[in-house]
Amino acid sequence: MAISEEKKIILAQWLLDPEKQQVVPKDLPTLEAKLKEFGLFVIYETIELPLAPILEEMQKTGIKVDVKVLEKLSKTLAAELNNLEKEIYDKASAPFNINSPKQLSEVLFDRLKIDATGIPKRKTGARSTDVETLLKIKDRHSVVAALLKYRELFKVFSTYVTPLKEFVLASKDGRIHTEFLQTSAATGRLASQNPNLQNIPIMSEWGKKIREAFVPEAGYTMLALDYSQIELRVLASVANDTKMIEAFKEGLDIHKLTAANVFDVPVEKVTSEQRQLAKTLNFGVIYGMGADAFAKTSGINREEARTFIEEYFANFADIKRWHEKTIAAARETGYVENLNGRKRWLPGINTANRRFASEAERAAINMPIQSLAADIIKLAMIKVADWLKKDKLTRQVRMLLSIHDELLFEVANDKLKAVQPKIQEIMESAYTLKVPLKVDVASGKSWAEV
DNA sequence: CGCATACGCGCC
DNA sequence: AAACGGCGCGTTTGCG
Repeated sequence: MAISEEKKIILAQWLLDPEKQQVVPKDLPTLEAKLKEFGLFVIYETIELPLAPILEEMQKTGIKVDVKVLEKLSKTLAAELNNLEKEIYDKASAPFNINSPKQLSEVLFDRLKIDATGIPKRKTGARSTDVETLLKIKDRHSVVAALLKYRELFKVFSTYVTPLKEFVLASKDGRIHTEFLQTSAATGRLASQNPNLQNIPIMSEWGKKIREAFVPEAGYTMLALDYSQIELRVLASVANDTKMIEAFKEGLDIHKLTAANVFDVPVEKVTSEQRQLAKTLNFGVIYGMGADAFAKTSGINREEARTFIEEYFANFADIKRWHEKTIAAARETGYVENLNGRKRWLPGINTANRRFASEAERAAINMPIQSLAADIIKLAMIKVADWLKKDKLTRQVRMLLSIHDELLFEVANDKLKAVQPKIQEIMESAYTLKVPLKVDVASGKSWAEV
C-alpha cells in the first residue's frame, strides 16, 4: 500500500518538530534532506512510513461492538443517575446543575456551609470539586457520597456508553472504526480519536461491563498481549543502571526489590505498604516527580517523601546521573532525544520562570523513556504485520488496537494456539535492550476477558 | 449561535 | 496552593 506524498510530508514535518515550534520545509526532498541532517531519517523510513498503512488497515478493520450490551448498560445507568439526581437535590434542599463545578462548589461550600479550609483553589479562584476534594469532605455531609457515585456513573454514561452506541450505529457494519493519530503526541506515541479507544475504562466495575461490549467476530477470539513494565525496563536500559538491569535479568519483582533497597530491609521482609511506596517511586522517576507530588500520592509528609527519594537515588545512582545528564543536555541543545534519535524540542528548558523550566525538565526526563517504549511497540506492530502477510494470515489474524504497551487482536479460533506464542515472540524480540522484554498474553470472548 | 476555555476524568 | 509524563473528550460557561 502506497503512502501519499502529502502524508509523507506531514510525517517528516512532525519528526522534525513534533510541537510545531519552528518553521519547517514544505517540500519532500528538502524535508528528507533535513531528516538525514538531524538523524531522523532512519525512524522515518523504518518506523513511521511502514506503520502508516498498518494503521490505515486497522482503522478500516474496526472492532466489533455488541450494541445490546451497551443499550442494557445505558438503561441501567440512566435509571441509577435519575435516582442519584433526586437524592442529591433532596440532600442539598434544592435542584441545581450537578455537572457544573461552579454551581456545585457554591452548593457545597456556601449553601451547605461545608468547611472549605484546606480545599485547593482552581486557577480561576473557584474551590475545587474534584474527586480528591469530595473524598476529603465525605464525612462532613451526606450529599457527598451521592455526588461521588453520580460523578462516576455520569462519566461512564456520557463519555463512553452513549457515544460508543452512536459510533456503532453510525458505522453500519457493527464495528467501531477509531482514527489512529500518528502525529499528535510529542513523544511519538500514537493517539486515538472519534472515538478514543485508548481510554476505555478498566479499573471500575463499569469498566468491565463496557469492555464486555467489545467482542470478536463470530469464529474468532480476542487476544491481548501487553508489555510488562516496558517503561521501567527502558529506564533501566537507557540509564544503564546496574542494579535495575540485574533485577530485570533475574526476573525479580522490581517494586519489591526497590523497596528492599530504599527501606534497607531483606527482600523477604518487604511489606505490601513498602512495596506500594516503592512502586510509586519507580513510576515517579519516569515522570520526573518531585517530593510534593510523591508525598501527595503516597499519603506521607513532605519530609518523609524527600528522604525516600534521596534513598532511592542513593541506591540507583546511575538513574540519578542519567537524570542530571539528560537535563544538562537539554539545556545545552534545547531538545531531548531517545536512543533512536527521535527528538522533542523544549523551548521552556532555559526560561527564568521556574514553573516552566521545571515542566520542561520533567518532560525532558520522560520523553526518552516514553518515546522509546512507543518506538518498540511500533516496531512490534510492523514486524507482526510483516509476518501475517508473509504467512498469509491476514484474514485469520486481525490487529485491532494499539494501546501504548498493549496490542489487541481478533484471531480465528483454530489459529489461536499457534498464533499466540508467535506474536508474543515477535513482540519480545522487537527491540534489544540491556534487559529482556516481557510480554503477557491473555485471550477470551470479549475485551473484558483479556 | 458557534467557538474557546475551564474543569474534571478516563487510559497508559 | 501547586509541580507527575503523554493523550482525547464531555459539560459548562463566557465571549464575540
